[in-house]
Amino acid sequence: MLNTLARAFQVLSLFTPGQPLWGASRLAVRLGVPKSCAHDLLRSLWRLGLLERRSGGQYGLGLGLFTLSHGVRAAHPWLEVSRREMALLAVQTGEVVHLSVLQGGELLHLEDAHPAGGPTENPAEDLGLPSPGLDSMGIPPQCSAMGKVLLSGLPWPEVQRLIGAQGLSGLTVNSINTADELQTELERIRDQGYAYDVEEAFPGVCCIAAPLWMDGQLRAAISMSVPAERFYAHKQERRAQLLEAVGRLEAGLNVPAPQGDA
Amino acid sequence: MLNTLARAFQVLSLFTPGQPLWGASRLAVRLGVPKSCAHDLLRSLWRLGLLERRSGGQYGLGLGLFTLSHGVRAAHPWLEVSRREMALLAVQTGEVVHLSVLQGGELLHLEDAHPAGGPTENPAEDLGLPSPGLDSMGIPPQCSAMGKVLLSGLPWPEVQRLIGAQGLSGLTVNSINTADELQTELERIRDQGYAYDVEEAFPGVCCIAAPLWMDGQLRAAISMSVPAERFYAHKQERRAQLLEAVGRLEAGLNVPAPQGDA
DNA sequence: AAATATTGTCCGACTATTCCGCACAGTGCG
DNA sequence: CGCACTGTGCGGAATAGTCGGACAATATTT
Repeated sequence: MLNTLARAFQVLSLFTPGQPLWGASRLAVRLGVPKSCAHDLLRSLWRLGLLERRSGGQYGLGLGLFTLSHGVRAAHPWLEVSRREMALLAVQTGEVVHLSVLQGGELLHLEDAHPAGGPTENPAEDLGLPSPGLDSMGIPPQCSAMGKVLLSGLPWPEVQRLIGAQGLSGLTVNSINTADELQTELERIRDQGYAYDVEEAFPGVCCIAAPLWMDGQLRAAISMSVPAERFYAHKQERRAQLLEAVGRLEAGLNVPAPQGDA
Repeated sequence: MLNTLARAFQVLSLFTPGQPLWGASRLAVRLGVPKSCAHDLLRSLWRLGLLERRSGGQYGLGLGLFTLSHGVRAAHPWLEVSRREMALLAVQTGEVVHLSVLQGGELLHLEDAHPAGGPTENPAEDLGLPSPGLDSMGIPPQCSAMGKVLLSGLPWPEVQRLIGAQGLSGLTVNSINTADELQTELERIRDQGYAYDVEEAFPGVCCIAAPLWMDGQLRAAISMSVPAERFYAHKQERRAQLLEAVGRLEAGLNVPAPQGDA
């Protein structure tokens, strides 16, 4: 394992909306390395175009990452298709829609769609979410509808290994706290093809999530975040809308050649 | 300069739409390093989530990059605003719209908007562009309207340094080939606030580009790619539409607080 | 189907790389 | 005006990464 790479990746991950600027000194104490070592990291990332220099020797995220990120989009065309279907669903229902995958036992947030479609107003605040800017990192998979759907695609021993490593630490009183509960829940989700999150991660926030099957594999999940009161009133309707959208999406994705006419 | 980082970045850049899978052997000969060294690189990038393993020990770009790329979007909110204005412009005119910045003397492509809005049909092929997938890397800045606009924001000595390093190698008979020509052209662009590319990069393709000023600095450029015949017929109209859109965009960007009412 | 020529993967020793301590320079603050 | 805090650059020392080889698994050929 290349140590420098891991360090550099960690550095880039530190640039969050809440902490968008980093200098050598702060980075050094955060990483627990000498000041000049942190400086080397920053300087190298800057010369690669991944960071840019702001005034006063502070560094912020640069645009260079987009070169790579465009490559990722090209390698995963289904993301673009999903994004459009998600936008439609968000507008149709007026709810926030997310798409995530499971990576190394962690939820990795990839796309989102907002009903108004504007990042000017912050829809996350309406729901009272704590970290509006970045991904839903840190939320245990078993506490979200999204995570439960994704876990349901894994064999149970694998799930055990994951929760064994991180433990089952519930966020609210509704969270799942025992392995048995989780196993039952995952089986039910596998059978019915969707999952609920009834204020299990955040009070007042409910979610409905459905798996996205591609090439016979559960590779991603799409969820709708619904404020509790609206959830209890329109549960079935929202679920039907979500499942219909995901169905359309899967139909479009698993047909490889849409260009051939009749 | 951290060598490992540069190497890893180079590796990631090799994953293009034309060559989306890499194995240890091919990577080794491409990089000129031993096989096992290339393997280490691939494996480390995989464990970071930046690559994912396909069947047969082949590696492809992974989703992990999106974690970082979302951070970049959050650090540069103007990208999101630009994207929307570009989408409007693309639909209004029926042309392909691009946004780029200059990074280390190279054109760095950031956003694009297509009139139909679909990646299913490939708009680049309609224009006969050679590299449909990725960015416009490799095109010398002085051969594109975009590049000329961005160069016009630099002091002339700086431009000289850049073309001195890379030389003036024209792509078509219309390309600018001498430094004097370029200097005159850049001054004109600076004055009039837009640039044309009359089949200077690719035969049959013309562009109109305008600078995007932020905080008193020329930081990006937006261009419209127009097929030659349509360009010659609707030059002024397209230019006006582009400039109007950019004007709206700048107005929206340089007003920091649009939420305050009267 | 057998054999071959690829490939991906792993291990251990060397050496060049990066890490680290220190000293310098620039800036904001008391 | 001085201080304390930043970012920055240099050289020595040790760790990290490179390198060559051997093994295993797959694909290709005969």
